[in-house]
Amino acid sequence: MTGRSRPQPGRNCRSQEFSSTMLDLKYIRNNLDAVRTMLKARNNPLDLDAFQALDQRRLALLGEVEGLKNRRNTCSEEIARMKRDKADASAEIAAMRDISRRIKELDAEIAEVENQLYEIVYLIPNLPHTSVPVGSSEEDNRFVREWGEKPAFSFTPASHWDLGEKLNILDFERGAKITGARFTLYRDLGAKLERALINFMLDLHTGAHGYTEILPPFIVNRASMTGTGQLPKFADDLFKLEGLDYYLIPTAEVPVTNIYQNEILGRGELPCCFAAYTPCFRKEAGSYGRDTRGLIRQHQFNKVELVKFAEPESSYEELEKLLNNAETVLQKLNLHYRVVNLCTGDLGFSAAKTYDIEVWLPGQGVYREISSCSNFEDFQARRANIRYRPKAGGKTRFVHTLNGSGLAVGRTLVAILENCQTEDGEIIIPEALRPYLGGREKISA
RNA sequence: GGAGAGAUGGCCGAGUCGGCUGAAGGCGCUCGCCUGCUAAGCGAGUAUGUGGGGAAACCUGCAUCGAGGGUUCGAAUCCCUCUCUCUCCGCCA
Repeated sequence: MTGRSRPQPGRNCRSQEFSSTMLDLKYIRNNLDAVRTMLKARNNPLDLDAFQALDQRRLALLGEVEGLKNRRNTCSEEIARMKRDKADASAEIAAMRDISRRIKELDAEIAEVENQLYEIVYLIPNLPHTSVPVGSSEEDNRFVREWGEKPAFSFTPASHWDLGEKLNILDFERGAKITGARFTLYRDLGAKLERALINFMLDLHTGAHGYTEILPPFIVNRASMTGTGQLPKFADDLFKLEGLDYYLIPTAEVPVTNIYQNEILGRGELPCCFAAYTPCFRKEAGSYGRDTRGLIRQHQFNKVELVKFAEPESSYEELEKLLNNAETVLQKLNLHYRVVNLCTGDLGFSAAKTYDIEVWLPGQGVYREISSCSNFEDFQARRANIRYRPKAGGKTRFVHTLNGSGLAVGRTLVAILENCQTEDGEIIIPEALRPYLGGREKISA
């Protein structure tokens, strides 16, 4: 085995033909107005006039150069034949010299035009699904359902940061000393509770829910970041390794979705479902002053992520299942939550549709996102070039990719502290978690 | 970190002095035939992307033999750079 069977990472999708990138080029060309309307619904100021000009220029150049290449190919054959027959081909060779030079010029020009075109097309977000409500901000997100109810307290519930510090299981000051703001030290039962949650979630998803467990690299290259849509647009939110084109992952979505980058899956392999625990690293640029206290917004946090590759026909059913799988975690922990369907203005760049699960946090009196479950349709699959063959010998198609948190572990810990607190500042551990904590029933100071 | 070897289609594996090689051969797979079932056998087909023609079957231009660049009328084949894989040595969790 010489190791040549795996596709090469390292190169990203922009080298080959244009096809395998973001929205289909032909689609944009033929539906310019629809794309413009979509951009508007997403509050995206991108201007497509430049796209149009570059696209037309590219097609014209391509037509010219392909004609010349055709001539070159046929003439080369002719020259080969003449040489074999010992005829003099110097006149033909001289003529071809000019054509070759011209081809080289045109190719360079096309490369330049395509680069400019890429810069635009890579910034066009995905088209929202028809079931996505149109709206400008999170105010317009549509309520889908809720589960359980807000716990009643006979006292004013404390925030998780107060509880965590009093119980000596979360140490924000020392976290900041060791690294800086938005880093937290977990200790003793805080650390154990976090680890219990990770194991509980992984066991649930890889058991009853049928996902395959993955432990991926926590550092990825540029091609992977581009494949899932973090690059080029969101470079500011990523931690980049100095001197390398490597990045710390902001979510397991990146390494796990790229498992099949540049591959063609066989029939019968879909849907395939992965569950992965990873830490996640985010710069949180642009959120200065927001959620500065507590565990809600950290530069490093743990997450169990669910990722699916599905056939286009069933991807929305798979989204519902994935959402249910994530909800099950909260139900088993007996935590009240609601589900919302994100509106066009709140939808992420790569997503066609997203459900957020928001857990109730009594310490702060708000619902906070604890999971985000999205169908990307073929947006990521185009960028990462992930296809499948519906039937043997048939044409390939792009798969649909989906993912969702199942769940954000730190925020789950927050929810447990705030929802399961007693008047004495103790935490009653949810029953589902007790086997993971040696049967322990509560955390007390 | 030092020394060497390699990268070709779903897989294995040819590719000689650069030119009828988009790629032999085998395996696998698909369809058809055949055998009472199974095994074996026979025939045909079987890379990807993109453009054009056609209702379709299909025909056809261009590109792709790890990636990028160079030489040449012409490159899987020659040259350079990079990436990855493997082997040996050193170091290390």
